Amino acid sequence: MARATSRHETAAVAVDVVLLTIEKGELSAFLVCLKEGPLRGKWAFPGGRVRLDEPLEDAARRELREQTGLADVYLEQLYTFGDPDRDPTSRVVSVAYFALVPTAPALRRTARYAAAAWFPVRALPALTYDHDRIAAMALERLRAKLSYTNIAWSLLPRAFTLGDLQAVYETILGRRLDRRNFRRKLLGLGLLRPLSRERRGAHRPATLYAFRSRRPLIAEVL
Amino acid sequence: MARATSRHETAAVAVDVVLLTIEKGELSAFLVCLKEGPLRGKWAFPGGRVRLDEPLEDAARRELREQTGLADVYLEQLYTFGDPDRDPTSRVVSVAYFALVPTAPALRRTARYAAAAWFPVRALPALTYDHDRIAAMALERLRAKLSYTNIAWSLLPRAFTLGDLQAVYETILGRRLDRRNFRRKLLGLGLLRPLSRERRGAHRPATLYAFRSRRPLIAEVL
DNA sequence: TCAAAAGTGTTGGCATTACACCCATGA
DNA sequence: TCATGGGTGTAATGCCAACACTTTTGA
Repeated sequence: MARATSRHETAAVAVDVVLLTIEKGELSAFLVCLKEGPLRGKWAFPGGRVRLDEPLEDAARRELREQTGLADVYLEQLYTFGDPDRDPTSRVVSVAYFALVPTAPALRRTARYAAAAWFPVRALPALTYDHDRIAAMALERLRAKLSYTNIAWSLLPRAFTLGDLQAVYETILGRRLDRRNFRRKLLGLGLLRPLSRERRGAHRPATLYAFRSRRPLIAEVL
Repeated sequence: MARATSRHETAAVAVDVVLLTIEKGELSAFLVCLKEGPLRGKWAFPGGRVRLDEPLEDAARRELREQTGLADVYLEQLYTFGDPDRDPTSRVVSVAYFALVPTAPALRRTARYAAAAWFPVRALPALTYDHDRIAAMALERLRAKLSYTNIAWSLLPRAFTLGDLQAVYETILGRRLDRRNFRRKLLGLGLLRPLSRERRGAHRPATLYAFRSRRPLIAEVL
């Protein structure tokens, strides 16, 4: 707080964003390759300074928009990292956010970074700063929330099959689930609404579902 | 991160600490009364600027030590609040921590604040800044963690009875628990070690227990 | 006709809940 | 002796995990 009236020099404030999606059956993270400074060429999560009049979450959304073009994402604050030596350049306190989208947006070239790419979280490159810790915490948070909230909704399009939903759970938790139990449980929660359409494809058609609500909810899912 | 090479002006960084304990059967919070500035006379959680070379958690511990003398507390990061107008004086991003102690330390007079006091959380005075939100989040976190971690340990002395432990749960959750079920569950977890001593008092003596480990653990308690 | 995903019920075990009585003590 | 908290067991219920076969489709 600003109760200390004298003007202390304090740390700078930044945000970093862990953007995750499921791509080709793999949970994947969006990384950027630094372009300048002593860490040039290293991979990290995108992030940057918070502007003086900007709320923290706005800063995170702005970073996402600038690097990926995404505007409508699930976003929540993850943790704040502030070790004095986490950034070799200067003291930066970083508020980490974690974001989920149903599909990976196309990569775009931006001025800020040398490159950007999606990596499966099971095979992330070495990360700079303390972004390994951020990555670990994001995964932990996602796995935990998967089982007691409706957060998985953020990883699926508007209409999806129960098979799709189950695949999201299996991918993130890293284990197979029993289809009958899964369907019974999820349908029993009453959070899903069957659509009148079906998905037709290479196999037997599957009924499509949508979420009754896309607001975050607490519900014992598994 | 420090990737933006130009020198942006950014927010200042502070910590605020929600210190909780159970006193006379009431969950209570430690508050200070501001002494200076436009918010003089208002109550808030203690906090202050993070020093330039100081880790965030160290800053929180330092605040606690300065205001209460406490050195050995349970402390965890709660959330980071950074709305541009949360502090009318200047832009301050505050990393909120939440702390638990078994007993309320005696109040001491410090230079920083006009007063300090313990308030039952059911009857907090009006809080300044966005500290109402911080208070709400601290309570939510405590209630949630109570049921899936061993965090209650931090609110009890080294030796305690099962009745004491149950009282902690009942106080924080705000509902009565069945004694037989509670004892069966807790003893079944194997986290407690019966001591050879008993507590003698006004009634039938109760066996004292201690925690096998005082490290944080995840365990489905209730 | 084959491969692959969709869809469907039952059972056993385990955990949780609800519930009532006696005990040991200090006042 | 009384008030107060300590200590104990059982029965009913609900939840979760395990499990196999049939259906529908496009290729």
